[in-house]
Amino acid sequence: MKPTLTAELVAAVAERFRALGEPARLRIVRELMGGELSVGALVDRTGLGQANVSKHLQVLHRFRFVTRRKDGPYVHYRLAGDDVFKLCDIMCGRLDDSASPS
Amino acid sequence: MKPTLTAELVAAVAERFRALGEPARLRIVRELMGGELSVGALVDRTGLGQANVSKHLQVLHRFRFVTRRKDGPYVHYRLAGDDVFKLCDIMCGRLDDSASPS
DNA sequence: CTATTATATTCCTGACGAGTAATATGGCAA
DNA sequence: TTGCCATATTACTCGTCAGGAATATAATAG
Repeated sequence: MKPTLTAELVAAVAERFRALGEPARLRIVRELMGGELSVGALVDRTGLGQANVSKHLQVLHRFRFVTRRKDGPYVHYRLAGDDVFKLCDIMCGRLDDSASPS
Repeated sequence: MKPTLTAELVAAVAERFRALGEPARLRIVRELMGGELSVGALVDRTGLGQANVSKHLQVLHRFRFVTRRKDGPYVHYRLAGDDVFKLCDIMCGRLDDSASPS
């Protein structure tokens, strides 16, 4: 039941939680829930800076939360699966339990 | 479908992901998966400092990932529900997909 | 009461990471 | 080729947070 989860694996899991632990990245993820979008479209919709969006997308892509599709000079990103939906659903559900933690 | 998720709610969700985004806190959570433990027991099992463990437990408790039970001078913590299990299961499952992201 | 143990809190330092501006890279048009 | 547009990367500043030492609080024993 405790398959000797090494420190490296724990760190890897923590890294992935932190990847979803930034409001800017969650806003990007949220926009992508409506379907694939280019970097520029994400910049427009989120109001974040272009360099900022690009870097956040690299983080999300490194951990396979999003996939890339190149289309000429454009790069379209989309959610890589439904894991993000499941994770966000659980977290959002937790907001009900005592909405304002002391 | 997009119930105007405010910036505050996005920030609240991000905060909760970050609460699970620290290796030390994940190690504590992992120990608690075997059942309720006191602070001192967690200090022994994790090798973390006492102040450190106590502070991490406050974070986990603030977001209701763990509950407290006082027993004389001892304080026993336990996982507050199965959300943590579900979240960690999903995240651990993601480790398989390309174990070493560039 | 004092002493001891368990836990919590405060203060401080160091490191990581978000944000921005500037620059680099890549693709396409003329 | 040159020029322009979309995206990526670099360099930098600044805020936040983990960690540890010291201290504070709480509960129990004597």
